[in-house]
Amino acid sequence: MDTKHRILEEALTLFSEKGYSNVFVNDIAERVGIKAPSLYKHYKNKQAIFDAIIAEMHQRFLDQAQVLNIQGNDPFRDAEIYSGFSEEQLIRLGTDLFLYYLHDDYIKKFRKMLTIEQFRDPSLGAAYSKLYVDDPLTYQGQLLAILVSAGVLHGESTETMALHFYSPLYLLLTICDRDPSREEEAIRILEGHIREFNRLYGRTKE
Amino acid sequence: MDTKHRILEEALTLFSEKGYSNVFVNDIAERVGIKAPSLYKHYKNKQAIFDAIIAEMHQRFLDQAQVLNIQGNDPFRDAEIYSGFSEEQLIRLGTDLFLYYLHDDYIKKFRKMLTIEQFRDPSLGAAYSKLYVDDPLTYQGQLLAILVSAGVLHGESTETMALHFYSPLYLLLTICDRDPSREEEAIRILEGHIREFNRLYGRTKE
DNA sequence: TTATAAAGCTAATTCCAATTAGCCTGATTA
DNA sequence: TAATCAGGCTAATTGGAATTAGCTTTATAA
Repeated sequence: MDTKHRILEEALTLFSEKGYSNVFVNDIAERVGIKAPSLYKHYKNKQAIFDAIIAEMHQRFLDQAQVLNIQGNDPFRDAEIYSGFSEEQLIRLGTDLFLYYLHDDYIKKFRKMLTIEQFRDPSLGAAYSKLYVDDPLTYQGQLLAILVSAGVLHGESTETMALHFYSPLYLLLTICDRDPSREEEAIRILEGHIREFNRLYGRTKE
Repeated sequence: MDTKHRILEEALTLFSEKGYSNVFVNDIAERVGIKAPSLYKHYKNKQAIFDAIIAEMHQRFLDQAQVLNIQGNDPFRDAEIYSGFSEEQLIRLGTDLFLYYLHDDYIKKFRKMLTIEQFRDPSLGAAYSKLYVDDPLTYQGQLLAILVSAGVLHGESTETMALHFYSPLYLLLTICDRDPSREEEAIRILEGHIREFNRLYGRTKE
């Protein structure tokens, strides 16, 4: 009964490693433990499997947005938390968040798959930009705006601040996606980044 | 006689849009203006075309490194230039460089192709990291180190400074690769970024 | 000026991967 | 308990894409 979902899982794994067109229906079936023609009892064709993965991601995204009160959805709440934080706590938080996005199996695979497929279809490119660029920048911008108006941080443009905070994270994430053995290095660099960000925009200055 | 090279050009164009396995030998031939079997007079098979593209890029890279005195290869020379620059000149320079990487046909297509293929083969992933992450960061780090020791800029870690300068450029580049219509927006953000970078690490501070 | 090689073409050939046809079994349900 | 359905299987079928065979032409070079 959950074969239908197993198919999505295994397909996502394969798509994230080789890209849609380098994965054969046979490969997916083999991993699920059935024969290729049996797949068609669950999905109309290969493309439908891909589409279902995308649809599921959209659903997860909506679900998450629904549940407020959760990390990354309520800038006011988060800002309140951060404003009392020490630098070490901030680093800890940033690192944990980074590692969460890096390690969570579903998130990681989906990100890699979209990376591969982003130019094939404009809607996938748009999804990529939204998920990994615009949404994070918007959210961090809101967060920073609150922290600035509360006097916790100082900066002229929260848009630029958000870019300064987020883009190193993004860059480091892509490094680790390509080569997980560089994770330790990435964490070290990330620490330096957050420390410096805090110094540049932080409490002590001006 | 230059059919051999035309093939590489057209193949690169197609690979950068759809990825290796979604491009058919037929498509390439058609664009070149010959029939598919004629391609085999020039290259052993489809993979050989791909390999030749990679090899050509390596060659170009080496050639460029050979020719010192050129933008992006001699940090001392570049540092000397930058140290006398006004903020506006700096922005102009950064924007021009950004636009160069964004618009240069060969560079752009190659970058997009590597983006698509980076996970298929570790050597491609390594090439990506080198070209678009490690080399730029190393170079900018050297440049910044010179500017810091000359007292033009102030910062504790040139590694982190390089990350702060470069990663927004990288992020903006990926946005425009996915959606060229966002170029104007990217330039605007880039300006804000450089201005802020200059303010944060620049002459006036401390 | 004849032989040769380079580069093109058409017509196979080969191989594979996606999908369909049609059968079987075991659970569910009227 | 008989009918139905879900979900699996094997054995085709289909279609497409890479590559090969073998012919032709034109330029080059002995």
